[in-house]
Amino acid sequence: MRVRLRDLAEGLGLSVMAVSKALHDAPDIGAATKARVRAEAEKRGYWPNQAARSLRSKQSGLIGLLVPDLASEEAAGIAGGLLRAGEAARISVMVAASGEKKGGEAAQVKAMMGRGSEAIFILPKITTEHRSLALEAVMQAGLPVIFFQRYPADVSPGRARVSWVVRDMAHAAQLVLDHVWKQGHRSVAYLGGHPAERSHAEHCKAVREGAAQMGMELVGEATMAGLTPEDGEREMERILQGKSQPTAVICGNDAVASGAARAVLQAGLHLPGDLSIVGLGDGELARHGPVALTTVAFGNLGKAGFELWMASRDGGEMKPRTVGCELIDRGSTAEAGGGGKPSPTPSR
Amino acid sequence: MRVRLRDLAEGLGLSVMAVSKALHDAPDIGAATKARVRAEAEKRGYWPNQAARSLRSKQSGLIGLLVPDLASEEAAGIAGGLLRAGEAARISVMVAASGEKKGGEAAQVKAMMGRGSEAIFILPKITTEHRSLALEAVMQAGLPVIFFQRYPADVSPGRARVSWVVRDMAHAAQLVLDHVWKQGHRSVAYLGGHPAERSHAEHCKAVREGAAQMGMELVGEATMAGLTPEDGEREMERILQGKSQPTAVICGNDAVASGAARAVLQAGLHLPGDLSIVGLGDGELARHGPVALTTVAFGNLGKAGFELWMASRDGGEMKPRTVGCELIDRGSTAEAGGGGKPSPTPSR
DNA sequence: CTGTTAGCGCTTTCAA
DNA sequence: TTGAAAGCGCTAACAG
Repeated sequence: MRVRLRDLAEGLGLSVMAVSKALHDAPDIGAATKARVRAEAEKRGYWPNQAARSLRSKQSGLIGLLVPDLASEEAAGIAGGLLRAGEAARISVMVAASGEKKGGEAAQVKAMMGRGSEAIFILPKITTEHRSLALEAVMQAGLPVIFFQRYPADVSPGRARVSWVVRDMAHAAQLVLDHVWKQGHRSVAYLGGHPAERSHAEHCKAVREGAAQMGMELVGEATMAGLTPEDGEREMERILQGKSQPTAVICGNDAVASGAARAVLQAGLHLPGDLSIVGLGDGELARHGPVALTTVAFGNLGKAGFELWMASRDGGEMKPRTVGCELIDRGSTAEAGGGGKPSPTPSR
Repeated sequence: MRVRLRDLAEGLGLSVMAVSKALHDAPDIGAATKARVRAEAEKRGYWPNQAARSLRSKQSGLIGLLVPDLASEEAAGIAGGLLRAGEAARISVMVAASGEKKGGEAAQVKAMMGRGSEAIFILPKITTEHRSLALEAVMQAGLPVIFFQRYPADVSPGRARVSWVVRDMAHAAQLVLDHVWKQGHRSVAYLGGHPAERSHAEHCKAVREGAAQMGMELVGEATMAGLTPEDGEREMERILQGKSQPTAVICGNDAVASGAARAVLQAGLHLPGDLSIVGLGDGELARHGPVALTTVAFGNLGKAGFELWMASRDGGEMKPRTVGCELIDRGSTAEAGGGGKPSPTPSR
C-alpha cells in the first residue's frame, strides 16, 4: 500500500480528482489525460486502496461465503465456482468456515458485514436449523443472502432479499431410474435418504415414486444419518445378506456409492457384472476412485448463486434457482443379469 | 453497516473516543464505563466498520490466499487449515483462484494488497515458474509471502519476508519403505515422480535411495506429467504386462494409487493379496474410496503456514517449516506372496 | 474538461 | 480517566 492517487497527481501536475476520474474512465476527462494518467499509474505500480474506496463509496466489491468446512467436496465446489464467477466480475470473495462451534456463524457473518460484504452466501450445515442470530442481523442490515442447497423454511424469497440455489434432485432421480430401467433392472435398492436434508429426502421420494410408477420393485431402502461411505458399506452388507436381492443399487451420493462398492468387492462379487451401482454428484470418488462410478453431475451451485445475485444487483428480485444435471455413465452399471464378467471401466 | 461508534456515544452521553477505547479494553477507561459501553454495543448490534478501521490503523486483520483452483483437495485442505487457524486469531481470509489465465495471479494479488492484506499465502501451480510480477510487487511492498509446497528457487528466506511450508517427503518415503519391508516385500515399483515438482522429485529420490540401501529391488519406476489416476492406471497396466513383477507398488499420491488400484482390479487381480499398493497424502480417495488405501497422512500445511506467519508478526524471522507425517495402515498392503485372499478392508 | 470541498467511520496523538 | 482535533485515501457533489 504505497503509491496513492495524490502521488500520481503530484507527479503529473493534476488534481487528485482528475486522476481518480481518469482511472475510472469517467466521460468528462480528455483522452490524452487519461492515457497519461494510466501510463503513470502503470509505471509507478499504483493500485487502489479498497478500504478507502469502500469507506467512501459504500461499494466494496466484496462478497462473503460461509461454509461448514472447506474440506468437503460440496463446499470446495461451491467456493470454486463462486470464486471463478466473482473474478470475472472483479468481485473478491472472503471465505469463512463456521466449523463446529455454535456461535461461530454469527461472528463470521459480522466480520463479513464489517468488511462491507455486498452479499452473504451460505452453505448451511446439514444439522443446523438454518436460522440464526447471524441471519437476523444480515437481513436486518438489508444485505442479500443466498443459501446453497438448504434454506430456512420460514423465509419467503423476494421479500427480505433472501434466495437460494438448489439441485434438481427430482430430475436426477428420473435420469437414474431411466438408465437402470433401460438396462433391464426391475429390482433396485435405494441407499441414501437423509431425514434432515430436504434435497436428499426429495431425491429419495422421487426414486420411490418413480420406481412405483415404472413398475420397478424397491427391495431395499435405507435412510441414513450421515451419507458417508461407512453408512453405504454397512447398508450394502445388510442388503447382501437379505433374502431378496436387487440387481441395481441407487445411492444418495457418491460417498455412499463408494462404500457400497467397497462392500460388494469385499463380498467377492464383481462390479458391475453381479450388481450395478449408481452414485450421485460426480465427485472425486466417482471420477477417480478405484471403481469408476456411473453418477449424476450437477451444474455448479456457486456459479449459479453468483449469477442470481448479480442479476438482482440493481434492484431486481432474487428468484431462487435450480441447477440442472446429467447422467455420467462410467460403466458401474450393466445389463441386469449380465453374468460375472466385469465390463471395462472407461476413465471418463 | 449501520450502528456507528458515534451512535453509541450519543446514546450513552460519551465521546466517540471513549466508546472506541472501551470496546478495545483500553487501560485508561473505567470498568463501569466499559461495562455500560459493551452492554449498549451488544444491545444495538454494533460491529465495527473494518474499512474505516484499516484505513486509519493500517491493520486490516485480513490475509490473502491464492490457489490455482479450490476444487483440488490439496488446495481445499490448505484453505481449510488456514481458515480455521485464522478464525482462532480473528483474522479473515480472502481467497482467490488464479485459474488458468496467465495474468490472473498479479491482478489477484493486487486486489489482496488493495484490501490491506497483511500477508499473502500462495499455493503455486505446479507448472508455474513461481516467480511473477505479482511476487515482485508483493515483496516490494514489504508484505510477507508464504509459499506452500513449491517455492521460487531464487529467494532466500528471512531476507525479503518470504518463507514456505513443505511436507517431509523424505520421511514419508522412509515410513512407506519400512512398512512394506516389514511385510516381506523385496521387489517394489514406484509410480509418481514428477519432474517439475520439487517435493515429488524428493520423494522419488528418497524412495530410490532408501530401497537401494535396504536392498530392495526397484522393478518399475515411472515419472509422470500429472500424477492423476489416469497416469497411475496407465503405468500400472504397463507394469502388469512387464516381465519382472513387483509385489508392492509405492505411489506418489493417492490419485495415482487409486488409478493403479483400478488397473489391478481390471486385470482381475486381488488387492492386497496379489499386489500391495501404498498411496500418499491421506485424501478422500484413500479414506473413502471403494478400496481403502494404506497411505501417509501429513499435518495441515495451511495451519503450519499461518503459525509461521503469526510467529514472525512482531518482527521475528520467517523460518521455513516442514510438516511431519505418519503412516495410516488401511490394509491395501499385505504380506508379500500372501496368496489370493483379500484381507478385510478396515474402514479406518 | 478539470478542480474544490467535504466527509465516509475509525484511531492516533495529545490535551484536559 | 476522558475528550478534541486531525487525518487515513478515496469519491460524491458541485463549481469553475
